[in-house]
Amino acid sequence: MNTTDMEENIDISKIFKALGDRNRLCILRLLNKGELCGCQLLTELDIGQSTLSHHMKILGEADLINCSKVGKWRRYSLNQIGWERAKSEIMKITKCLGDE
Amino acid sequence: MNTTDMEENIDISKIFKALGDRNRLCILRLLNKGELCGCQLLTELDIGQSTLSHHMKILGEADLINCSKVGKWRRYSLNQIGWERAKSEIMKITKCLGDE
DNA sequence: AGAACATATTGACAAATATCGATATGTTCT
DNA sequence: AGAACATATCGATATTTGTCAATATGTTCT
Repeated sequence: MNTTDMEENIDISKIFKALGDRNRLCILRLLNKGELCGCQLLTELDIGQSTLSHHMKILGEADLINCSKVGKWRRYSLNQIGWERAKSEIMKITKCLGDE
Repeated sequence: MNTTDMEENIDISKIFKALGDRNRLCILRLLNKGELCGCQLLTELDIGQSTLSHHMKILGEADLINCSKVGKWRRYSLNQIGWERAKSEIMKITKCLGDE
């Protein structure tokens, strides 16, 4: 099983779990405006550096963010994969609701 | 502040938290096919009755399901409100992603 | 090499969560 | 009234989660 297949298998509940935290939602809203590194995110949030790192790991494992190394920084950005899966799951479950 | 206003104020992370559990997602998928009462849900899930009741409470507080009393049963169904809020939040955050 | 900075990891801890069994509440039927 | 059933609540418990401080790793600059 290759990496792509593994990513497909991430449990959908893991994605929603990642979305179910105020600070992480805040991080995602900030990243929506553009790429940011951890130290920039830290100035906007009221959490410690190790806590931020922990949240970024959870968001990354849910495929909600990308991370690229640039010098001593890590640049974080939104990653479409997790969002598409979250959206499609919501659409699937609510398909009947919208049909009235 | 009236009941409707209160419902508006439910934190969005509460909705995603409610979605972030395998059993609850399973319940929601079952309800997608149509209204069901607790005892019917119980036959499809591998959890006890009190646990189910707990999950239904969480889903209800997130406005993801409706509940109507019919005799000794409670009929559960999907409720559009929470889903719309979840969808719109996801859309908001991913708006830039889809623009390429 | 060493200072300064960005980020990750570790260990600890309190709070939240999922679960269960037992019990309570409420409904229907006899 | 009492039996049978559906659901909710309570109390206990194990697991997960969010957070921090301390430390480790890795990068850049002097």
